[in-house]
Amino acid sequence: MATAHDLVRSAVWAAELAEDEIERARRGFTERSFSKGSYVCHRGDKLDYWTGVVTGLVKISAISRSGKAMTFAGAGPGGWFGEGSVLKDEPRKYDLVAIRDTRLAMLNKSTFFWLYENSTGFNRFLVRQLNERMGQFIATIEYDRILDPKARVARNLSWLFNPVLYPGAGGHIEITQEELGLLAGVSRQVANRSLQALEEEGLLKVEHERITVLDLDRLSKYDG
DNA sequence: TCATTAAATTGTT
DNA sequence: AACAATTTAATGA
Repeated sequence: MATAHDLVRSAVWAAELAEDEIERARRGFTERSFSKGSYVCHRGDKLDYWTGVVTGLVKISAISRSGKAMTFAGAGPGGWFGEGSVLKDEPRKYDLVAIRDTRLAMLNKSTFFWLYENSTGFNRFLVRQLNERMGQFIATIEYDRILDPKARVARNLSWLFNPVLYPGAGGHIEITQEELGLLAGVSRQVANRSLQALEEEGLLKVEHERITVLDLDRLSKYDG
């Protein structure tokens, strides 16, 4: 079974770190499990950990001013998040929900800051990650106005294939239509229909418990 | 290796 | 939400 220990070795950000830095990071981790449907953290909570997904799937969402729930990102195995809240020492601005049974590797604040102060490799990773998130956030601004459920499903899917934020995925991802529905904020039925329509348009291929993306570029820009 | 069964996922109404 | 069909995983011959 995969552990936080394994995760650190294979983590993208560890590739540029020196051995002693990796060892230091490893000691700063604790591992926690969350069952399907449970909250990792509510909006407004103080959570002083930088977090990586060992196994499972996490939804990162917030409630817009109009009261609509909207998802900013999904994180699967190999995905990392929370650097913003730890760096700025503020409460979380988003809800974190485990969409399936999930195990998380959580790095304590002091170790995170030690890496931040001492490791250029870690900083290179942070810059890349923040930059990538910025790009996704820009795309999300208009997302609030998009009502077409097909487009919501398409964009949420494309996020999961972001090679920087979600390095675990190659050309395909293991996700059920129910889970994708939870991510996109649509019912399972609608997720099902949307996927079939998107398959018709040649953007992806639907298989059992798995989705293969054929045209990530068009998927990420999909607007109906 | 193959058949049977239970559980999960998907397709449809 | 309910139901049928399909796929997977587990079990044992």
